[in-house]
Amino acid sequence: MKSVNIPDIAITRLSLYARNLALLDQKGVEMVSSARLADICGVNPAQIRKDLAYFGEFGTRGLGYYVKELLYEIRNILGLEKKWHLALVGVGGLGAALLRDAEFVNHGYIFVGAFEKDPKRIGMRIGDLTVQSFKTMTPLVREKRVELGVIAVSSPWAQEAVDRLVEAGVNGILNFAPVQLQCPHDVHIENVDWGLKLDVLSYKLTAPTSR
Amino acid sequence: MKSVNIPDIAITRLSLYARNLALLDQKGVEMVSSARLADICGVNPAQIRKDLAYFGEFGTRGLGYYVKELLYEIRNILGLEKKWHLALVGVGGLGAALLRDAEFVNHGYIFVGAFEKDPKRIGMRIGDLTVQSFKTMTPLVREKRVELGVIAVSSPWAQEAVDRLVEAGVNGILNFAPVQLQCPHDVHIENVDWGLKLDVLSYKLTAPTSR
DNA sequence: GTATGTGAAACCGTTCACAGCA
DNA sequence: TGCTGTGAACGGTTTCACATAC
Repeated sequence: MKSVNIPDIAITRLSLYARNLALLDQKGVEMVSSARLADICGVNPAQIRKDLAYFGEFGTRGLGYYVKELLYEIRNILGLEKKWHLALVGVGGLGAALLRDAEFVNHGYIFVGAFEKDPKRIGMRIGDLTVQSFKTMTPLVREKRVELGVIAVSSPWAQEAVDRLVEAGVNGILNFAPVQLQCPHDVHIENVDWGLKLDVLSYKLTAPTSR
Repeated sequence: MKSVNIPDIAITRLSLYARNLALLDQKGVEMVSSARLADICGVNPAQIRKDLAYFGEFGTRGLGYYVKELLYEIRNILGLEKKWHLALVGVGGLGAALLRDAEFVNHGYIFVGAFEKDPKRIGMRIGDLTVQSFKTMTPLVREKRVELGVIAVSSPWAQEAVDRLVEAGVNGILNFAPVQLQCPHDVHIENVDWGLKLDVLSYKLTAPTSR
């Protein structure tokens, strides 16, 4: 159960397992084996068991895992048994789409603030939020107890957005801008970068051995 | 120069190098060493040299790489020296945002069609495209020579979108729906899944050893 | 002198295979 | 018997270190 060096990719898979366990639970499935869950998630059964072993023993030999129980345990490991307060920086097309995306709320992530530089957008209402000036962000982020920042500004503004968020005490950032951002060691940035993925597709449809 | 088993992650890094080489080129930089480029990209210098070695020798010992030349070579390797025709499936908030995202066009990806099931959205004009019925997709995808599909529908519809795209001859898909999709072996799917990334952030801000 | 290209070593994550337990 | 939990083997990527070339 004790652990050093749990790879990020294992955490990503735990999130995947949780997602699929929730689906099984919705279907009324009570138990699942690593083999079946692995099949659903597209991974190796031993992989699932190894990933879980980082954190404890959650199964019953000869039987498998109780869906509800394992789901709860994984959600707990991931820190999903709390509501996370998010601030959005950049309310353009993508930002607005993220604000409206219902799947965030369901999973315990709540936008409590949305900030913009463009005066034309300030004051807009999206969902139950009013877009506010980027200049006023710092105190509001503290006041609203924002823990995670979501950056949906264009590349040239992304670093400034990070700096301000960090300044305001945020130390987790989801970045949609296609740039390498700098931050202190205790701040975590996850990049969502579909430009890179498109290029991978381009390569695969181009390369001699397409497979 | 010949090669088996080039890892996906190496391809992703090539895309990253290309992006940063383009920035250097814009700044008028003519030459760059693997050390400097590595610093910019946040990777190890040997990593860059190894990645490039899969495809050839592009540098000059004692000097480094000519920025323009290396950029061209990488773009060529990735298949970016052509225009790719994209079809969007699902013109909700996210889909519309993607259509409007200028960065796609700049890099040689062009949306030539946008498709929807929701009658309320059919007929809308976004940019220079008119949203068309999902039912009419197959012939139009063929006619417009679509090579890549972008899926921005909600999860329950994503598999159907894949099936229709594949049926119409598309074999590269960028998927934004948070589900595992099935497809033939010769079709490539890249997933963009920020739900998983948010959970990684949640974990990192929750786990005992936050670092 | 300087920086690339590359075999070799180190590292890390995945998979196997089986002991342990219900 | 069946499936988990896990040490050990495996495979692949990353990094090192140096010969090579400018």
